[in-house]
Amino acid sequence: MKSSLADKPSFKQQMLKVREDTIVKTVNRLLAEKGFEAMTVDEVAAEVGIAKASLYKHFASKEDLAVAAMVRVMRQAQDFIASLPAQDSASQQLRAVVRWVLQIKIAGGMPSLPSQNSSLRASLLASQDYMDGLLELSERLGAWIEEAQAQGQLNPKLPPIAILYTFFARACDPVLEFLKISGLYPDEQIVEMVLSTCFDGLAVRQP
Amino acid sequence: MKSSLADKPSFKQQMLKVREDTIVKTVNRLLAEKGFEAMTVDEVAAEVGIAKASLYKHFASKEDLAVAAMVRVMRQAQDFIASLPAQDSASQQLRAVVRWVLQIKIAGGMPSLPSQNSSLRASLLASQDYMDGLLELSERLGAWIEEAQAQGQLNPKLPPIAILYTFFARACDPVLEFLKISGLYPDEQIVEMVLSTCFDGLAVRQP
DNA sequence: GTCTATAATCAGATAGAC
DNA sequence: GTCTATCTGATTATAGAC
Repeated sequence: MKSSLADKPSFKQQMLKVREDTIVKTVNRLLAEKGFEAMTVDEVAAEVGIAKASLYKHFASKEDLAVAAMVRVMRQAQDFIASLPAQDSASQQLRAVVRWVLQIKIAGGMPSLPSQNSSLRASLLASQDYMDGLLELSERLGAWIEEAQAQGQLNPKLPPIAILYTFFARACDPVLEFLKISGLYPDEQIVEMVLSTCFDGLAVRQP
Repeated sequence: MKSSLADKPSFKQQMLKVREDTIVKTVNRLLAEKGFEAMTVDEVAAEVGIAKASLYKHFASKEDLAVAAMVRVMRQAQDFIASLPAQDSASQQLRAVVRWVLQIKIAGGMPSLPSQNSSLRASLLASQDYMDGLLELSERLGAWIEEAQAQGQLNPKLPPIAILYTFFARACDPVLEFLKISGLYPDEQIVEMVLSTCFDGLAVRQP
């Protein structure tokens, strides 16, 4: 039920929103920790502190829970992008966004979904919010990529879409957790190393 | 039962080996297509053409099936490395190995395992064959990495282990399948693009 | 909307005959 | 070793009272 335009959200609606935020945050954390398949709905309900049946009053399926978590992360990404200083170059903006993704991931805040699960894929594709967010993000980054190529900052021989996908793939880069498990380097250093290999590659660069 | 050293494998043993090869190849394909969680033991049995109970006479668990597939791929990697021309530079060898991994993956021959599943992780760590293969592979590549750094081919500021993990991560790089799904480029070109971003990065290089 | 209790299903693993 | 038939446990989802 939508409130009429003149109303501000009622107390009940605010409580509802807070509860759903709690649920989605919990789902986000569990997805980051164990992935979609290993996360159970019982577990989510237990951690939120409500009965499973109550959970299903808020979200119709396990897939919908995951979709909500993905939409949340995408919103956060858009908020971060909106907070960037507008005077920076396209190349700097892109570097900042990729660094942000790596930081979220190494901090355990990035949901990890199986790229192959078909029911989940269907739910994502069917979600207006998710698809809108993905499209807007792609267009924003895509514009920066082309600008950075035109300015001689990014390799113009690479198709923009390949660069875009390479950025997206940082959200599920296992190198971060491998290095974290090794215990050899602090998180910030791991982020900078992966960021460096992403933009500068593994081969030496002439000074 | 082992045959005595003087014996060559009996006919029965040869049949057994052929059957197990068939099973592992099927598992390998299914793991590449759908991943560990989505692959069912019923499915494996059906595709091999035997009853599920028969499958369990060969492999004690679903995890063991996946381990066998991983060991197989690692053997293939070692065979490929053994076939490389010895006179090439360390840097060239590494590039060849990474290209090989990307080719296997884009051809649908790379098993994809969830990095988080704990029972599977335990099975892998408990497998002598897997751990031996992983160790040997790591040492071989590690030696080349340090050599390539000493020769000024790879960035000496990056820790060798970070470079090693970056190579291993190519085996589950989603960029390949994203670009393949887009239908914009032939497989060989996708492989070369990802190989280029891996070694040369996304940023421009001075000529 | 929240709860307890339960349905329904699916998938890994096994019993036991041959 | 192979089969059919079955067990067992886990998990998604729902019924129905409050």
